[in-house]
Amino acid sequence: MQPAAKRGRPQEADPRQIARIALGLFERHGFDRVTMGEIAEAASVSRRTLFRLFPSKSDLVWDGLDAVRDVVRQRAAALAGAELRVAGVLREFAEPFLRLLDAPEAAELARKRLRLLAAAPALLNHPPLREIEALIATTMAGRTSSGDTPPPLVARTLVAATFAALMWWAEHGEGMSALAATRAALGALAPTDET
Amino acid sequence: MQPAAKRGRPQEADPRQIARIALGLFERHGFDRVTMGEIAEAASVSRRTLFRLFPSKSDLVWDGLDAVRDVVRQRAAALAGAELRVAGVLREFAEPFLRLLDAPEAAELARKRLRLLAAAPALLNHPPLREIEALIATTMAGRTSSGDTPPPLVARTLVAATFAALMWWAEHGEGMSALAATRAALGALAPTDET
DNA sequence: TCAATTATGGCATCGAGTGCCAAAATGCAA
DNA sequence: TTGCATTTTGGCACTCGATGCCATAATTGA
Repeated sequence: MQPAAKRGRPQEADPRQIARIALGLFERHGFDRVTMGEIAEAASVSRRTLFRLFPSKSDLVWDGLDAVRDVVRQRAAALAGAELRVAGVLREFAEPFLRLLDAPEAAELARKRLRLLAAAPALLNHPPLREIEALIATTMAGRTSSGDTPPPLVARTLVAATFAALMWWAEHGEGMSALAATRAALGALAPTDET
Repeated sequence: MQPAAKRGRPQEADPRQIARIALGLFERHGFDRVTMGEIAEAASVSRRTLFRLFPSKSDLVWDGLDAVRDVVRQRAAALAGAELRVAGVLREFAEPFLRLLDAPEAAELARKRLRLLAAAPALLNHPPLREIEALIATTMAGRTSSGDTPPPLVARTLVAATFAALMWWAEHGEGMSALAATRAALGALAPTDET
């Protein structure tokens, strides 16, 4: 497959570069105190182009999540017929992602992003994140192995709890791994029946 | 204690009334499609006054959460010396609140609000909610009964998971009670150790 | 050279949220 | 009654995120 000679005007702006610049500014001055205009200027693009590449300020932080979502899509397709309990879903979806976070090269960048999330929780309102939820729910929907608890309910709660744990980890979990923090937090939630 | 003859100009605007009107508009047309200007006009106050009474659009939905926060404060103070596990925290804080939701009179209003939350997740970025988290964390902080899992981590995850479950319940949990949905969801999360 | 295509940037506009300030409506003191 | 302090109200202007429209630039293909 050749480079496939694109038709119109070639793209001059580099989205990854822009996102890196923005993340740097966010870290230095705080998410709220950096305006889209400043980012545009720092990245040498027009404000309008910046908004075309990143439809919302949040997208600058979530850059790369689309790739994660695609991995989740593939996994969901591959697991279409498998027998899974909730623990299995966590293992199949979340844990590989978490292990990725714990990789030495990626950990620092992940921490940066998650710290930003913790500081500006509005960032959680993000469509791709919702799609990941939906994919997990769909994967669980076929089977009743999780008892009579509706799979979409579990999926939604699972994603929310996982991200909450991750955000805490990014801010305060210096000593532990992302995976350990998440497992510990989820494990502690179960309401042992003492009425 | 007499009505205590207030000093300045008496307040003309009725916050509760305004919140009711706003909630009605949100339900009919959707949270995003109702502007603060429209709410102000419908409630016969100026836009500026509306923003003074409800500093953000979200506050119109969360109206009344301050009361819940105060109850949580009292409970936290009362439990200052008690021995509690996570299950106990859920019981002491969340369940009374959930039972309140399941009361026939309140259930419909609660559903309305939670449905709005689900439709506009940005609403979760709300300081009183964060304070409730902090109170639960503080209450748990003194004791090591929850193992070596840091209490703030559990508190944060617990609140996030509870609200996620509640929002699902508001949208799709027609048949069940809020309490049952939350208990089921949290119970399903525990990663049973099969690596 | 000309048309189709795609990226860019400028401009206007909307809506949330904030700061500033003048006017209105009260209680209280002189 | 007059004047003062106090509190609410509302108008105005402004910032910032986000969107729509349109002209222009840069490329490929005919």
